[in-house]
Amino acid sequence: VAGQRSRRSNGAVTILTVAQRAGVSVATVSRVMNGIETVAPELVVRVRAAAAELGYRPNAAAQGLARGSLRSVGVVVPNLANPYFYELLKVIEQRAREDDYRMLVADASEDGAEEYAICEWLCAQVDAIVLCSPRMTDDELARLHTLGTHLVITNRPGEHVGIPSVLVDAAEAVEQLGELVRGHGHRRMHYLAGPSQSWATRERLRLLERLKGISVEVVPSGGSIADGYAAVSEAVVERATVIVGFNDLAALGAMARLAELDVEVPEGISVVGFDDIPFSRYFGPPLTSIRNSHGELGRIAWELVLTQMRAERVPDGSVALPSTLMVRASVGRARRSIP
Amino acid sequence: VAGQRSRRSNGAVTILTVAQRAGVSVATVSRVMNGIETVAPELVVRVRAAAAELGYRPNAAAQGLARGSLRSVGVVVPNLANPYFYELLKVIEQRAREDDYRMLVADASEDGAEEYAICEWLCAQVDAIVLCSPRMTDDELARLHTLGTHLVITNRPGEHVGIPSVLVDAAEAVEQLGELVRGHGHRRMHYLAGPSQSWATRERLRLLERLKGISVEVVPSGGSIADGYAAVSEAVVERATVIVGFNDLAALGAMARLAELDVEVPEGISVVGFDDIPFSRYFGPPLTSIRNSHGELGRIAWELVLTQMRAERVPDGSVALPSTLMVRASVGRARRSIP
DNA sequence: GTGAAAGCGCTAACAT
DNA sequence: ATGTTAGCGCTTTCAC
Repeated sequence: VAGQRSRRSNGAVTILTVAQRAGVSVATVSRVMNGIETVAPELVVRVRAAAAELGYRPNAAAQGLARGSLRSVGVVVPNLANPYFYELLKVIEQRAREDDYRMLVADASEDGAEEYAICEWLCAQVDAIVLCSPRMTDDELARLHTLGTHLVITNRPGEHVGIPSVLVDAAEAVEQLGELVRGHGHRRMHYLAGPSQSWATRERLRLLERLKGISVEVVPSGGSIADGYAAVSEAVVERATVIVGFNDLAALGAMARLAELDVEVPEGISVVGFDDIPFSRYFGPPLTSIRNSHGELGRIAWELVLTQMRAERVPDGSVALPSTLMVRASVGRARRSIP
Repeated sequence: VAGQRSRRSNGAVTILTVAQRAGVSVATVSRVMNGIETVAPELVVRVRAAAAELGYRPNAAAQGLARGSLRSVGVVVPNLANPYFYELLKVIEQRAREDDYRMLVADASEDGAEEYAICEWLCAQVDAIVLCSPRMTDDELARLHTLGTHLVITNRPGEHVGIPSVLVDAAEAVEQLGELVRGHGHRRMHYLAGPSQSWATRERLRLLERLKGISVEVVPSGGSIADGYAAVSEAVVERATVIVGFNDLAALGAMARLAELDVEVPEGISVVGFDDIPFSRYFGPPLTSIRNSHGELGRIAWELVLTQMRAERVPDGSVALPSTLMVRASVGRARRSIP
């Protein structure tokens, strides 16, 4: 078997090089590299030695083509600059790598249409896509589903479009929050609404509105510190007794703004967030927040990916993770009487 | 040209399917898909139509094998859970995607050896690797370099091992910081040192130690909020007049701890950070910090990657980005006399 | 247990 | 301008 020159062939070490060096066929090298047992121990040793000497690394594209899979997951997030997703990404990457998958990350810039376009681009090159808090429409979600890639959604239900999802059930924690603030004499909440396409912002509002004896006023805001900061207008300061941020970032921004306006928290106004990001407990005052484990979210998302790829079937329904109310100093007794 | 069945062939739409549907050869389809001009306009239309009807998406593995490149960059970070890297990741991903490259992300868990292992694994599947604040040794860096992958380093010099790098030159900003704190009557700094393998932690210490008329005491700490929080012992509170965190996270943690100990900032102790992450200006009090643009870092990193891949040569030396001292309320007059 | 060889889907040289 | 075809490096069937 003579080595053949070709136009593109650079000096790369291929499976053939290894085979020649070890004095075996490429098939044997392939078997050894893939841990197939039916190879004579002596040959295994020879092949391993040859591969090591030559510094052989299998070519991912060639493997991908031959095997029909590049062994990779795409993870699409609305905004990479949002700390919200870090733990999720971290866990998915770790788990994926343990299973010998690579993680491709893409940032959709909070834009549903771009998000869809990215997924369409991605789905030909990965085995599955994890859609984190997708902003695209249900229609687009469904359309994506027909493209055939394995899909998993986080932070948004997907049953109705046939996509497995993992999300957080904040119902109980919100109930507790209701009791807490009611007990402190609050009768009204100001909710800093997040990105409009976000399912979580609507879901959280829905839960808050279910609270007996408490009315909710919606203040358009967003999911960043700057958004929370900007949302706290004088009108809000005038009327609010509790401000509930769409997420911790918004709540923290609101607190920063309140400090600037010399409104004390919680003496003047109480503040609450969602997510309980690590920052929140270090703030002054520490933020009361509804915690949910993004690590757990990531773990389950990867499991759903695996199940789907292995079983060739879609795991049913959505997984709901519990959340807990973390009570901290940012909530206190209502200062004013109810108008 | 009859479609041929094979063992693995699933119902996938390949370039051949498109060619048959459009009544042309695969070469023509390939030309159209790759935007090669020498195709008759009419055929272009037919091919595009056929591809659209069939929902054809080129197979990334096959393209990668045929072209000799999967068009992807690996980005390796010490810890994905650290907000520090997100703007960097965001920019690299955006730029890379514009140039039709995918971004693979891997997390080295602050472990130099694992970092090296990841890079070795990665380098067979990507065109280049961006090493963010690498923790591995210079030896490992050099060894990696011999593996032949294109490499770019951020936040650590690489000239001496032949790897282009982009880093932040904080010298001037630190000088300004020296003047600022000296002007406030401080004569000593407590430096919360970051991860020991981090180049930045040593570099920042070096710059601080050059300051005339100011002595530096090193307090082992780390790069997270919790690290900064934990580093502020009673002994530190006793002696310190200014605390300089390795980064903003550590500084913020220190401030949180000080608040808990009823030490006012800056009246009791002044606090300074590095990086100026978005959070810092919203803290109470807003943190004085040395800003450097991670977006810019990412932009240059990607440029270095491109230069290297296009020119088949290593761009020379390291690029140093300027940084600015952002003076905020966390720094004030020294409370105590100098012992 | 081992090897020869047929693809995997695409690109690009070469021929027309 | 378009088609034919030889690879790219690997996996896997099939025959020995």
